[in-house]
Amino acid sequence: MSDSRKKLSDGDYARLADFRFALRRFLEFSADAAKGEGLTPRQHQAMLVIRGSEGGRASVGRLAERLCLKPNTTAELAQRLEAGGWITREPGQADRRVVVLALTPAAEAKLEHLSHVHRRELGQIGPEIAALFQSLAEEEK
Amino acid sequence: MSDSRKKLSDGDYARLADFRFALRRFLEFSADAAKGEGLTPRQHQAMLVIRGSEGGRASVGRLAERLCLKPNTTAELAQRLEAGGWITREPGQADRRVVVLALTPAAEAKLEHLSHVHRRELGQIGPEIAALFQSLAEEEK
DNA sequence: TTGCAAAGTATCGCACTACGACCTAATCCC
DNA sequence: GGGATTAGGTCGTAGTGCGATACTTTGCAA
Repeated sequence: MSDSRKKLSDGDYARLADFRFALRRFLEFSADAAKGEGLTPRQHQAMLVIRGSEGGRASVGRLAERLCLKPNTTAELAQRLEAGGWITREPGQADRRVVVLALTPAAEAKLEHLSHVHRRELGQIGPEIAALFQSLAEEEK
Repeated sequence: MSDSRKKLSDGDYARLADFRFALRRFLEFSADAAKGEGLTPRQHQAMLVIRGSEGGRASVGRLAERLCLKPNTTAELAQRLEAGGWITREPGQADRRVVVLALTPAAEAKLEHLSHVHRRELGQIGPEIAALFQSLAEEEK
């Protein structure tokens, strides 16, 4: 077990750095895939959040939470998605302050393709990154 | 095994979305930790790359590769790090086109603290994220 | 050795995005 | 009903990453 107060070794730093590099490459892959479909990475992530939410719908607030963004940033993101024809925005029927977002058919199709591509990539590199996460987690015991 | 041509289910999207959310939270944690030390997330990542490289030194080019950034972007990042007193920049002795980056003692100290914090966090959430990576990887078989 | 292409960084201008500060409208709740 | 709260939205700004371009050093071949 490693002691948190002990000095970290060169190898410790190298492992941490390798881990971040692996993560970064996955995120780069994801960003490139999104751009290849004419989406910004954030737009793709937003679409996944919406599609993955209850009933395939999400409020701006939920989107903000799940994207780790501030509400105002998310509102603008939602507007750009609507302008691009990727989502619809309608006021909630129960609470009319809320704006409910849902994917258009075009977005559904793009997201499905992107999701397949991502799952394929995860099938390739997932185990490697999982192992890195696991081993770094175990060092800290 | 799942067929790549088969339609993805609501659950598939929910799992993918949860996975990205977990990843995002880790990155948020990391970014907040860096900001708490007066560093931008990129600056912290750059410091880790440098420290984790051979001899605790890295060229601008290597830094760019490992950060998934373009060389010009990285050059500017390096300048900001130098201006902040976090790294030294000196021409390589073998090849004088190269600029070799190394951490200052102040940066070493900050990075050590941040690395401990990160390892502690990875000890908490690492297994969870590792499991998400692993299970998504296994779906695609 | 000279000449020229390639490699490694750096400079400049620009676009995008995330945020803080502020605002509006709807809802809550006493 | 009316103030506090909540959900979103607007506007201006700062930071950062990139493309285009330039400069210096190196490698290489004639």
